[in-house]
Amino acid sequence: MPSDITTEHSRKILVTSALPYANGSIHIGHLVEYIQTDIWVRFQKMRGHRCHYVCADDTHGTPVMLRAEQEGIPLEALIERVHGEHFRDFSDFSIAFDNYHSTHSDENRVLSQGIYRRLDQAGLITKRTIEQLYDPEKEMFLSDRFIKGGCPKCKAEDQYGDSCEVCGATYAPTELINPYSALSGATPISKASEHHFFKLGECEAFLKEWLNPEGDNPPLQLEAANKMNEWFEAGLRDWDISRDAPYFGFEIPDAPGKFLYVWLDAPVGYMASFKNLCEKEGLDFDSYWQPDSDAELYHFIGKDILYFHALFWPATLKYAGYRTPTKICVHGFLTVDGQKMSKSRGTFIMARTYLEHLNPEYLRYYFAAKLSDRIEDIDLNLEDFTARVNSNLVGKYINIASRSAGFISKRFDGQLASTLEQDGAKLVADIQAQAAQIAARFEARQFSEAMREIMALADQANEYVSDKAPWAMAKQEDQKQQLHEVCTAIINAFRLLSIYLKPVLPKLAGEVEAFLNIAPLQWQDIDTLLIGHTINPYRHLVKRIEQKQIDAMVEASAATLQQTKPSPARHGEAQQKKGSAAKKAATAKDDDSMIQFDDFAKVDLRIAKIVKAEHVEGADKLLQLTLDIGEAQTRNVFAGIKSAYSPEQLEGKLTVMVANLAPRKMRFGLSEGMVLAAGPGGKSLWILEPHEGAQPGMKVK
RNA sequence: GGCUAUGUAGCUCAGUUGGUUAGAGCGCAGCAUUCAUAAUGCUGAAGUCGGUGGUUCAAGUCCACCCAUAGCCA
Repeated sequence: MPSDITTEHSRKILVTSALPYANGSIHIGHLVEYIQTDIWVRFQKMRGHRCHYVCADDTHGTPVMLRAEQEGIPLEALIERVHGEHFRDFSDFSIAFDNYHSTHSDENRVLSQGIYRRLDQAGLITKRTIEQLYDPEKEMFLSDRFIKGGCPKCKAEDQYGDSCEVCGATYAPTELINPYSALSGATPISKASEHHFFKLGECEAFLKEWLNPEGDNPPLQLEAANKMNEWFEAGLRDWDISRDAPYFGFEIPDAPGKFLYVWLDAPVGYMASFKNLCEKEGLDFDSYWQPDSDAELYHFIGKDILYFHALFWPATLKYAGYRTPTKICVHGFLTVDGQKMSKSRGTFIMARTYLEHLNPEYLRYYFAAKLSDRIEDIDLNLEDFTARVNSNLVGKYINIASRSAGFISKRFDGQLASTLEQDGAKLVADIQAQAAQIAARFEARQFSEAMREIMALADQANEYVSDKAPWAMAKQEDQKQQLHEVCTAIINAFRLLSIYLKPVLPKLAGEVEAFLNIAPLQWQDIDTLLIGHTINPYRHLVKRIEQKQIDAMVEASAATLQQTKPSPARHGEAQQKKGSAAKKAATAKDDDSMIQFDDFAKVDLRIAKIVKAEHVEGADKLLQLTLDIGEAQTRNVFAGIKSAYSPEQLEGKLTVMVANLAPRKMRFGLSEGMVLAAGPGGKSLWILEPHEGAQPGMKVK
């Protein structure tokens, strides 16, 4: 059965992955998206479509600005360095962008400012003056994340300006108790400023229409569409798209001192990167971006940035006179061994660290084996990873070549037979018959299903080998012709499987092509067979993963992230101008494991008398302590020391407590502090007790 | 707190509109095999389908509540 390539017209496809921020390195969590996109793009290219894959570094915004300041280097130097690092990481994972640009580019400035102008002309920009907190020392407005202070609800200290991590309350930064700037420590003042807003509310009708087009090819997965409906129900509010200087970004036209918010120009970076590619390769930009474009546009993103891509972005494009996305392909996050990536567990694995220990194609295969078209998180289970790669790639797939190639080289001088015996012909035809199905899986981003189906075919090939037992034929001279045909069928099965796997394993596919002595495989090559052709001797193509490699990678990950970041050369001049506050922030960042005296002084340690200790119903590990620390009111603290102490042992004793720890709501009530204890846990746990004479309420210094 | 998802063998996952003894791969056990950098084939053991209650002749599949995990709340 021929694949459906002949019946399908050649499509014009533009694909993007989300732009990584120029403020950090690529880790394996990021790679889920780039690998997913790259597999899809490689599949489309193999099918003969005109597919372009563009991306860029997202460079603007306050965090990048502050980072450059901290490192004491010019902004341009920072973003250029990070751009290089990102690009190398991606390349080494065979992520084949057609263009990897930057949002800090001429193309992006022109496009972003143009879009702003068109939105303004369409009457979708409104201006109004808002009051915002301002850092008088740093001379800049502070976004919520740079303001900290006490939670107005539960009084927990050091909470961010938008919500409390202790009690979950949300509030305005102006409501914080004793607010301070996270940048300088100064007390922020309230200051008025005119802001530009995008009237998103007026786009609701359009967005609903975009979301539910006629016909049945909606731009969003079901779960994402649900989320959109939730937002519609909550009501769409205006979007604040301006920021005041100093800000790293593009100036708003005819508004000196006002800059476009980074989230406005970031998605425009997709267009800018493509524009840059068009200039390099003579492509027609407009034919991709004009409203009636016949090209398809796909954005691959993580679920965290759905809001920007499914609401603002289509609305921005529509009202600026451009086409809207064909599909937003949303994926979930990566967990490692069932948990969030963790620095201390060594599962926060940077792309570079992985590359130093393992073959990137393994991760590509593993992700492919787990990815679907849904928004679910996927788990990298390190044990499963090893087992799966070893069993599927080495034991099943590569082994097919390895167990037949020797006969072809030694007995037939590397030349394949010109016919296939009956069962071999059937095996090969069965594999070919799956082409349309597997292609549909790739197209629909159901990669895990595709891998499952491909491996089932590999199983069939191995059954065939074991059925025919070529090693037995090799012992009988009169079966030479049959041996030749059987091994030729096996090699052909291997070649067909290699075509199916090529989008996932491009590097390995290249080595297979060299081994088989053939031109780069395309999807349509499924319809042909390798007959009477001479192949090269087989040499082993894939090594098994050994547990010690995994261990070494995990160990290295734990070590890397505890190390101090190499301090770049300081520009004394720049540093002096920035004032002492910036310097203080920079020094503190230099080594995470050392704290300054000020940091220590923040901890309010007090002598506490255990007035009462009791069991907590339903809690296996907790004791409820009532502590006297010399204040009018006693403190209620839940301590995880039940395994080592009974209440009677504790009552009346003195100990040390952290008195200013943010109260924490627990299942059994509010815990208002913490007692200090040492030991590994279980029965081996000892609480601290002061020498005689100490009184409740004394400060520990 | 509200919302969106997820919870099926040791591990990773399929289970279509509710319908016969719940499936696959890996792992495990036994047997076979030796072409293959021990890879392969065959056979087998293993699940009260997160929990409780309900609808139904019939529920992993529908409903309610609860528990756990992840994310979103601009």
